[in-house]
Amino acid sequence: MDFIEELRWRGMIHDMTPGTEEQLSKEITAGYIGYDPTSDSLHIGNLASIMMLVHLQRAGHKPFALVGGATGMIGDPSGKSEERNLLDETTLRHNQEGIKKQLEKFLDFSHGHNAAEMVNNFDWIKEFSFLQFLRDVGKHITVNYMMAKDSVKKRMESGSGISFTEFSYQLVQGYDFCWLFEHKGVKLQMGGSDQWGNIVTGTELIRRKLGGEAYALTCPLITKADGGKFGKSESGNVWLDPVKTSPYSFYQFWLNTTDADAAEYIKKFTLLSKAEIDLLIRQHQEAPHLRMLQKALARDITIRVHSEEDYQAAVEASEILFGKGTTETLKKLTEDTLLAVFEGVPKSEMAKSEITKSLDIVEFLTDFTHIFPSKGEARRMLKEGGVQINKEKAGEGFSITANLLLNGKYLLVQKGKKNYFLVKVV
RNA sequence: GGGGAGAUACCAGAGCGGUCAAAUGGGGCAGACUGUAAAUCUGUUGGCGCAGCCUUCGGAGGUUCGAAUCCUUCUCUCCCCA
Repeated sequence: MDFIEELRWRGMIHDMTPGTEEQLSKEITAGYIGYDPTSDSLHIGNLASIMMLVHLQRAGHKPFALVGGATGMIGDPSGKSEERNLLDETTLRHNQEGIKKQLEKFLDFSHGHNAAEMVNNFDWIKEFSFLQFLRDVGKHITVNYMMAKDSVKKRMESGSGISFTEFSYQLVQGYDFCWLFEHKGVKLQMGGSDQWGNIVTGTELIRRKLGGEAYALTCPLITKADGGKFGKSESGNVWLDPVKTSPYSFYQFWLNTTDADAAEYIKKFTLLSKAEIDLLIRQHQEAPHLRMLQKALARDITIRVHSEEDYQAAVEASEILFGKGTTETLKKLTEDTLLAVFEGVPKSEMAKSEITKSLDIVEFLTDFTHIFPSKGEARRMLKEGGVQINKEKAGEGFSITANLLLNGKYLLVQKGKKNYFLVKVV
């Protein structure tokens, strides 16, 4: 399999330095991508770059994942309008561990000559003295060169300016590439298109300092058809960590992809072959309501990031929640199934004594379960018909009574179409 | 250092003594339509015991029967000149 060809038909190439393709077809090449340890979990915004490493490894090359322990302490000005907060070392180490575990689901770190490797730039930068850095690295790159970068230019023009620390970021990242080139034989750095400037500083540094030839390859930033930011749901980032984003929500996120985006995402985020994808796209066009594309996309990613069982559970839950599920089917569920189905759904608890007589729905939705932040909002949505209890519309004046309980102790509350809450009454 | 402009709800941005819980647009949320899509249309978007009341227009004071609107002062932002 040809790496560049593979990326090309998947639409994952934005730009690359001349000679990159020749280098990759000439020999087994080591390439790396850096990850920011700002959290102990990666999110789906990192997915495209992870897939680049996966393709690299599948094509027989050697992938390196660099955790930016040192660079993470500085903050990349690319794409950020504001100066970043600095993290301390303990947090960084903790975050790196989490990230490594997640990358292991995608990359083979232990088998063969092209096993993936993880490195942490903190390890080679922490001992570097400031003076030494200035002499060994700073000497090779002019300020003029650094200022010409878009990321820097933008910040210079903006009112808030750029600190010396963030200004130096590209040098530190450039040095990483240089170090990996020298010590690990890494000749390629990849990343999102916003990383182009930083990466090229690295190849430049390698040329001037070591007289070596290194390459850059970037992929286009993932976009959404409606112009919104990719990777955010109403509740924020979509994480790979099942604790931060439940497998159910994760599956739902992909399932809700719009048609226009699905065809693009399936190429970038799955390993399905061109033939398989073309077929899916064709099938989808013939019968769009079946949403073959979204289903295939959600299935593939959920299984890889989580597991087959998590995927099955998510599908099952989705069918009960969005399928023909009625109050009747809900009532038939055993307690175990019920809990399994609502695994990823927010839960709250309240005392049974509160509903022995009957409880006004507004109070139930606010004071007791906090599903709504205010009574005004709860009333408004009740009026609009946006609240359902056990899959039946509830209006103003609806009362919660004990005979509504599923399995004698649960209530399923629905806010709008897609937001579910399970209330346990004990 | 000198001069000027400004700070309004999630954001942008009107209002410039009462009729302002505050125009308009965007965003958010919900409803209809659908395919848990897109587009479209509609409603809604400070709180509450909701035909009424309470807390909001950078902070603190003041004038007034009455202030987002006027005055004083503080903080912060932007622009121009040096």
